Amino acid sequence: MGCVDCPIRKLPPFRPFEPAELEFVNSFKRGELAVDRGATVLVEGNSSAHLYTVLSGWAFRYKMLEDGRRQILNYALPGDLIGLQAGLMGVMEHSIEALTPLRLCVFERSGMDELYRNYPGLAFDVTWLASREEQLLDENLLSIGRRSAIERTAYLLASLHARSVALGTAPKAVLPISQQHVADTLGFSIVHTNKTLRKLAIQGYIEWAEGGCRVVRSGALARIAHWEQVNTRKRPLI
Amino acid sequence: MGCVDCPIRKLPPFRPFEPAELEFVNSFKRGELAVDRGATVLVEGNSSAHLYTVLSGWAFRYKMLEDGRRQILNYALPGDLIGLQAGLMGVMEHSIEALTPLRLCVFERSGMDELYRNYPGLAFDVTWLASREEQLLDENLLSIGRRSAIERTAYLLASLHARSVALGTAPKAVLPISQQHVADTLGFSIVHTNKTLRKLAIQGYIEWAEGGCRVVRSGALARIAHWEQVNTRKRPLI
DNA sequence: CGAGTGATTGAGGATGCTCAAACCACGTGG
DNA sequence: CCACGTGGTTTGAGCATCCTCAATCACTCG
Repeated sequence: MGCVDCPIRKLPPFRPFEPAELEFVNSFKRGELAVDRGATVLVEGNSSAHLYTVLSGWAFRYKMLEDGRRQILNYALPGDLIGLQAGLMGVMEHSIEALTPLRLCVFERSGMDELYRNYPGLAFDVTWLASREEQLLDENLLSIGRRSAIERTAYLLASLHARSVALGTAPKAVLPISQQHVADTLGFSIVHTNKTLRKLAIQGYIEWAEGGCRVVRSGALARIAHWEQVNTRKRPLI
Repeated sequence: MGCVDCPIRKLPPFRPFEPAELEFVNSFKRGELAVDRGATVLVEGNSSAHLYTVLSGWAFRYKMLEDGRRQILNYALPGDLIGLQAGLMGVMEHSIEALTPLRLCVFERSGMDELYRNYPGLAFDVTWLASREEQLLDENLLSIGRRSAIERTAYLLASLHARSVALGTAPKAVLPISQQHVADTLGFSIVHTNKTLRKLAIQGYIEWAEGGCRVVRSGALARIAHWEQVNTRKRPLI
């Protein structure tokens, strides 16, 4: 399928592209890739000849300590660019795993040169996306460093819910994460994560549903976390 | 002073620039700015017409919760670019404060357009720097989320020491941070931070010296943290 | 000298961890 | 059909880590 009629390009969070830009992005595209739930897309330490944009499904970026402790760094949803680090620096310093069945749009790393040479607008967009990722990481860091267990959990669920809804997903759709993922994102043990989630569920903020979390009162969660949504302006989609 | 004879450009971590690039960066430069220790360079929520490169001194980026809890996100050392978020998105989502007297190189935000249009190599470098910042944040997140108090503290001190030494600073130079900064970086209370630092000091890994921390055995600290230095390749300096 | 900043220490309590055991839904093979 | 294994959730108990409160100390500055 061509980029011109890529379905996610029409979703609300993305800004429209110039025909010339679209045409180049299309030529830059090498194909599509389907990844199974639970499969690893990119591995820390490896170098990759490709970058990807998520077309559908969820994934997560993580790092591990040698003894197996795992920290989830962030989640990738449709429209998010992954593998940029490998694209720029050659080596990945984190791994990426599919949380659901994934469809990825594959780009050749070598195309970046031409992109920067001939499409300054797109080059700017790549930087913009990197900067947005940094912003999300800043928020996560604030959360893990300084929020209490309840606040931290509320923040994670509210922000994932917001990102999901922004893409046009139904507000009551289930976030495709297990409690183990929540634990590894927030830096808690699985037991304590469960107890915290139960509190939120008992008070009616969330429901733990078929293999995931349904957010029932996202505004209340955001208030618990002292968090307010930011930066809802249109963003580029490479 | 012109960029051509900028002293930090000759330091080991930075890659050499083409004369044409150097000339443009020089024309892009709007002046220098001196900031006092403890002064705020950029404030969350504000928009700024400028980007900065640190010429000398240390600063830190942080976010705060409304009730005053503070999380330090990262440190900026000579050669680091700050204010890129404001430069790209218009608004800063974090604040920056000077840890020592700072000298900054000031760039006009509006110059970014021309940079991307006419200097694809530099544009690539800006993205590269954003990506490097993301990498540092990933490491911090892993640390705060999954390392124990001793490991976490060891990681912070070893990595700051490594960044400092890479710039040509004497290995026994003092890191210009207070225990409050360490606490706000690692997500600990000041009391527990003190107790952890004392353990490291008693075992001879560090000394707490005139207003800062002297790292005595950086290799041992890195081993405690299960951390290994990465990515020592030359980097760009805008 | 008195005030302010940052480091240090002890005590007691809150938060989050590990260990251990169930439980549930699901799919597999006998 | 049912026994069994698996992955994920749930709960209790006891312990380790980390927090808050409170006080003290060393040092600098006006």
